[in-house]
Amino acid sequence: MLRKILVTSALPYANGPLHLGHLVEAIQTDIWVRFQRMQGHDCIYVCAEDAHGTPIMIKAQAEGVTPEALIARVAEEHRRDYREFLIGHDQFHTTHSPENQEVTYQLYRAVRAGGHITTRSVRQAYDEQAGMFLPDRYVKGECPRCGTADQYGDSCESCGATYSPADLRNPVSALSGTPPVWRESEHYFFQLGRFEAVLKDWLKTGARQSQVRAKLDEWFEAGLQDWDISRDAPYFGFEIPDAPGKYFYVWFDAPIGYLGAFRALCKQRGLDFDEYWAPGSATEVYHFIGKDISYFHNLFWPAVLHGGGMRMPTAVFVHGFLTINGTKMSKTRGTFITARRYLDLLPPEPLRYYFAGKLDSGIDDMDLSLDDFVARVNSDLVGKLVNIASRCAGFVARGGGRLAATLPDASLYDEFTARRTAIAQLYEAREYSTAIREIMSLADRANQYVDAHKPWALAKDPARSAEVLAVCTQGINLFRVLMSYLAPVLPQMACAAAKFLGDPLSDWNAVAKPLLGTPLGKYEPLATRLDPKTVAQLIETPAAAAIATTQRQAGTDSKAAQAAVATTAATIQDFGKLDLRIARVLAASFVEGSDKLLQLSLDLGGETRTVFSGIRAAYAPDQLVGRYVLMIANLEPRKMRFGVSEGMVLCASGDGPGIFLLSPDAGAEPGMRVS
RNA sequence: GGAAAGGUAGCUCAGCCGGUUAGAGCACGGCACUCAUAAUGCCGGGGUCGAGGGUUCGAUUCCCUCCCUUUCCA
Repeated sequence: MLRKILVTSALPYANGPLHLGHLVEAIQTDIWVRFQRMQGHDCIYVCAEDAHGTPIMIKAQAEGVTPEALIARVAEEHRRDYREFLIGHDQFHTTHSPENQEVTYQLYRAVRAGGHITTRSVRQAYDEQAGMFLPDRYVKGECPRCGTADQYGDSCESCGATYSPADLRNPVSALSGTPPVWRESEHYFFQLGRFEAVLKDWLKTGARQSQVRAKLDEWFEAGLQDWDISRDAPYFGFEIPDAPGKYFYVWFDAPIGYLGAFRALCKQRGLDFDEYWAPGSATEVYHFIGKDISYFHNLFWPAVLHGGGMRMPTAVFVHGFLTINGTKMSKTRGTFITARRYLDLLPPEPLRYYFAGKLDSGIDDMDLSLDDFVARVNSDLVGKLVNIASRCAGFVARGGGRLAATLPDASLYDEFTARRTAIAQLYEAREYSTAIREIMSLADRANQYVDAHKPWALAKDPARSAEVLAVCTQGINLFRVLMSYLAPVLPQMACAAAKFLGDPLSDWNAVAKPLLGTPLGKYEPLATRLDPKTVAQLIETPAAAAIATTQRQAGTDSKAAQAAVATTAATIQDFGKLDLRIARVLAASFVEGSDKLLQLSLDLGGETRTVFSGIRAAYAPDQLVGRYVLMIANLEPRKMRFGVSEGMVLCASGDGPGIFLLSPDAGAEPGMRVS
């Protein structure tokens, strides 16, 4: 039965580049879409740029460009990154489009006519200098609970307290630095609570992820609150109809961007919008999202659709986050790997394969371990999979370049093709990791087959050339089945293999019939090994790079590496990786529970850092306050029992006792670079 | 602060409802082979299944406490 399916992945926000976290989702979605198409289903994949909101407006101002120019530029970068990762969107649109405005107004008017909108006055921080209301994240101050400085207006990073900007002590606007004033303004609210029953029914439909369901139950229990969907001018977005000076909150028209993008596609292709979105539609609609936006997609979004007279999604597929080498992505650690950085160094398919090998239908986080990445890709893709074709192709070429007319081991071939139903179910259920395991164990079987029949030995006897061809025909056919199974993950390699095989590999069930008697194209390497050195370059902090260089020079033993630092010549580039700065000690104190450390608060010229330094034996805290010191400003932050140390203060020491702080000559100011 | 998921061989991970000697891939050691991008095949070493309690004839698997990691909180 032919299915009509519409699939989306979450809209990337137009204020920054794509990173590998975005790609987890895009790759998960793209594999699913390509798989559905191989099944012969009509599967459309749309996405769009999430282009509205205060952050975009501010960023554009800061860059001295219009928001339109900013989002156009970023969208182009995003488009290019997706394309190079072989993400096959049918449409990549933008929420700042006439189509999206049209659908947004349509839904809003319907929701309002249904009585689901209410208004209420809201007291909010207002920046008089900037002339605008401030979102929570744009108000900073001291945490009302623990007093930590420089916290956002919604929660404290230090103690985890959540509160509103009005609760902050000594609040200031992040835009102008002036204290905000509090003003009342009328806001529009979507009454989510009116949809509780509808949503609960909707969530019972289809197979939902248990963890997601548990979270939703929690939210239901807490009670569904009205959702503030309006923002005051100035705002970059759509003005609310009949409400001058009021704009739709970016999160209102962002999911509607799925519809806007699809409507634009309908215009291009002459598709029927209502066939997909009218209530009771028989088509399937799926959203792939990260778990951070589950609330929006499982509550607000279906409620808006329902209230707006449209159908709700068939299901929302939630995935976890990406960590790098076991920890979360971090700019200071250099593990914030952008799509562009990856693409500048490596081809896309190894990462697609690696992610596929770890993705399942759960919402657990996934780790990209760089060592594992190299090992996995080189072993599976090159050593096992491609090797099958590579080791057979030569014999076929020498035997006339044409596959034999029959398979010597039809039952082995049937075993391979018989797995296609089970593997298809795994793809369908988004259990890619299990699918990949299955496929790779078949690849092992294929290599075992070739090994057992030793075509290279047979080839020594010219009289047995038919046997050689037969064995290799078997091998090539097993390879073809495997490549077909992997085509959703590795579209480019499948395409190259298709050229070699003279068979399109575009139909999931085509492998039911083996490829016999047909000529083979010239064999060219289908994948190359990853170089660990190149992969290591994905992570690039200046400090990490310097350490990596030292370790490479000194061997793997890190102790040896440390000892070798003094004797190994450093290049000027190595030195340039260290960001040495002048800092002034603002405060110093003993650290309870440590007899070596002092906690220092350092002024870096506009920035304050906390550093733990093992100089207690040599310096008393009050000796240090006001002193100028040298620090490494880009040292990887280190979590200690007492807190996070964000740098290192430089001291001299010798074999004997004594630690001696370094200081600049008079005239140096905090923040100055040392070179 | 509230909550969720995870903690199984050096690494990345499988292990359904509790039950005989806990698995795979990679890495490591040995052997074989040489067609293949030093690829492949065979054999092997290696785990007190985060810690401590409890339930049970029996727990990696259930319950409690603690520790660690990641994440979410409209």
